[in-house]
Amino acid sequence: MLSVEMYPSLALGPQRMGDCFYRDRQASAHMPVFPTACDVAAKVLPPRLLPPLPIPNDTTTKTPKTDVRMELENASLWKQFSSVGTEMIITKKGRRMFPGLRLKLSGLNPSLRYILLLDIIPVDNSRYRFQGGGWQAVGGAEARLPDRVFIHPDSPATGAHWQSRTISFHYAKLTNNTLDSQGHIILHSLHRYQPRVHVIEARDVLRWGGGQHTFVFPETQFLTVTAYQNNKITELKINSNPFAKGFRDDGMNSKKQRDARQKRKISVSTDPLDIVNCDPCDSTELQPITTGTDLQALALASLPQLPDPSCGFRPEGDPYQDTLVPEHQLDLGQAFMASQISDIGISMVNGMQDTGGSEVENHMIERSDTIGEPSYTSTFSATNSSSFPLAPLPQSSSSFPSLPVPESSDTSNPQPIDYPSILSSSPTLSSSSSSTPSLQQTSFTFPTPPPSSASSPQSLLSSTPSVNTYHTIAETISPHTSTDASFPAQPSTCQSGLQDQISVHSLLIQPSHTLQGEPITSGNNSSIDQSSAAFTYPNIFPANPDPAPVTAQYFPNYSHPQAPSLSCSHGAPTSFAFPSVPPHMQNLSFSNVSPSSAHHALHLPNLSHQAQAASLASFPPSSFTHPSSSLPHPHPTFQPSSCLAVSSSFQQSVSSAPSMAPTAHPQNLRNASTSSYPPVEIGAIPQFNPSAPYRPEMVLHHPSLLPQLDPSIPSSLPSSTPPPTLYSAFPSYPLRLCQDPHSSISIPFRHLYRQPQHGHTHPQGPYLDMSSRAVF
DNA sequence: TCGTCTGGCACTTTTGAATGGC
DNA sequence: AGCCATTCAAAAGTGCCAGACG
Repeated sequence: MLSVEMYPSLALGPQRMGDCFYRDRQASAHMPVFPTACDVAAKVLPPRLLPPLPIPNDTTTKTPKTDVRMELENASLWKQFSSVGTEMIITKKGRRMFPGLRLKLSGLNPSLRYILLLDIIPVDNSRYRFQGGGWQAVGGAEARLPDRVFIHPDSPATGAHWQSRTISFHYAKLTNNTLDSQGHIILHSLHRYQPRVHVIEARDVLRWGGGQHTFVFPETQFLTVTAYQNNKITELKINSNPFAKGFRDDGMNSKKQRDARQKRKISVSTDPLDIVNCDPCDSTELQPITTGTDLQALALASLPQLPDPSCGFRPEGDPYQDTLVPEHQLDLGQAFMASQISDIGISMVNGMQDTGGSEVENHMIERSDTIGEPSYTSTFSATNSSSFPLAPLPQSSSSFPSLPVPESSDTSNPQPIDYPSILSSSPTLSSSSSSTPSLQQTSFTFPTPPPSSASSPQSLLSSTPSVNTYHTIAETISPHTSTDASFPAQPSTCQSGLQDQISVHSLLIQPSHTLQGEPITSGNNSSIDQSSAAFTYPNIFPANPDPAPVTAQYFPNYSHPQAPSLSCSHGAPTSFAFPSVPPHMQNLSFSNVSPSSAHHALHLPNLSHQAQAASLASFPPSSFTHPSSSLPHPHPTFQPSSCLAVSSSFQQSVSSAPSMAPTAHPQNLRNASTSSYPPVEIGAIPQFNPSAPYRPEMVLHHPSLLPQLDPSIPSSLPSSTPPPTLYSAFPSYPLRLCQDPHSSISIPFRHLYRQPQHGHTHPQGPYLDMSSRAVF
């Protein structure tokens, strides 16, 4: 239904420029190329697209009222892994994530269409090594890899569609192949990453506008590995992932069986004709026999399996003898299978019409998936469960903002968990969005959560340490973010994640839902603690001319030194420099901007960084040894289960900024008004020196640069609310889209993303250049 | 020598085509 | 002819492991 032809007038947004830019940068690894061909091409854009950006003079401009909330359904499973130190295998061909991101969305306009994106960004600029039973940062991170974004196959779909079912990104694959052409997310091994989920209001895939929300779940941070380092993680994976069922204790590929086979193998090598000791389950063991005579091999191959106590094979181990097969294992598998059955193939057309008619059915399936309960009890303690060591603060070589994103629900914990919400600095993001556990249950039954008004929000700040809280950062960031050309090579004193100001507008508490494919204890109350709201990143820069830097709200128990909550002073309304964007874009900045101020512009609130910092702050304290922290002040540990929520509207944050400290610090992520942490001057921290050549990727969101939305279609944004003038792109982590190979989207839609179909081959994957006219 | 990565292996699950019954 | 359920095989997803690589 959707086709390129439908959008002949598509205008290339500024964000895409940045995306295009990355290719060139990637080619040079550490040496960012600037300006890039894309930038040059941007210069030739029709002048009509680049009218002077009006200076926002309305300091009271409100960001779109949005209470979009996202819950991580399988949060409990994620927490189990994170408590140990989540490791994700990456392979050349691509490896799925496990646990996967299973999300529930609410607060969307049912009639509007949205695009859901998943990207994974580095948490820090460190490389890790598993030593002494823990992960330790052992050096600097490698050059940043191509930024790729995984588009949910249902995208675009109506808000009703997204809210009517569990959203899963299990099709997304991770790879360490820098030349991957399959569109997988490229990551470095032995690095720490944080997934993010973006919800973008879009008229269609080529018309993005309105609000954007980015959600980060700190517990979904993970370390990439090519082989599991921590045996506990392996054990968790085997017991949680149905595909690894064979490696369970009762599986045919279990350690015992393998050891027995290995033992027999040795025995066979000694006596190749020892047929008695041959494990009938291991065809490889026939190999030595085949060396004897072909007749022997054929005869053996046709023989029925024989129990052989000496080789570990047991008749009871025969899967066909169901009476001896443990049932709990089956539960897990069934649960996962059910989850896999979940709706994936929603066509765009259906998405338009989908009103969630099958909500009940979907939830039934979802719940069925969660029947299987992992034998592991979540150890994700609220106070000190983080298994990831804190990376040393970025020194100078590179700045990687850290942002977390996870999903999972845990029913293992029968105790109801409150989901306090961070007090929103923005009036539009009041704490009312939080919901009580009872509401969570209700939302579980009905995919579309009831109005949040019924919920009883709990202040995150006031929450007790034991309370699992997730902060939601509402965000209107434009998906078309510019890339940071200088990112890999530029030493940055203003770390992307650290320097950016973070404004936590609200902590949205969401009821948890049972997860698909995730082990869940059961029941209604299980859902309570399973879901978690995500951090949302405000992408709108305040129209408020107040030059005072916005202070990021404190995140409780934030303990990550590198989690840069340092806010760079941003004269949001006044002037911004965009080194990474084409010159004309840079000129779009506002009055009062001087060449010298460009640097400060670089330190303008980087929402992505903010979110990253927030996510880090909320990540459970590391139980692993970690290099000395460079933070000048020790920080109380952040509640492991809590999730930071950052208002999507930067303007909102700005409006509330007056109450905030003038400078931002990782500690300042929490609401300054309630925070017990004194604001820290950025300048006091050498690593966060604003003078660093960090180049922001903030993207101007000028109306002329954005496709016009059909006014006839209701928007989630208040009609009276002017569109955000600025989108705080993810400075160092621009969105880069790639199509899910299993996408259910119609061919024309896929055509927009899949490079093979598009005819543009590129070693870096399915990126569309400007000539493709694709916004992504 | 050590740490890391790769490809193949065995096992399991998922997926879709083929088949048959109503 | 259309729909549904079942069966089956191929594809894909797992962790493990030996060997290769730097």
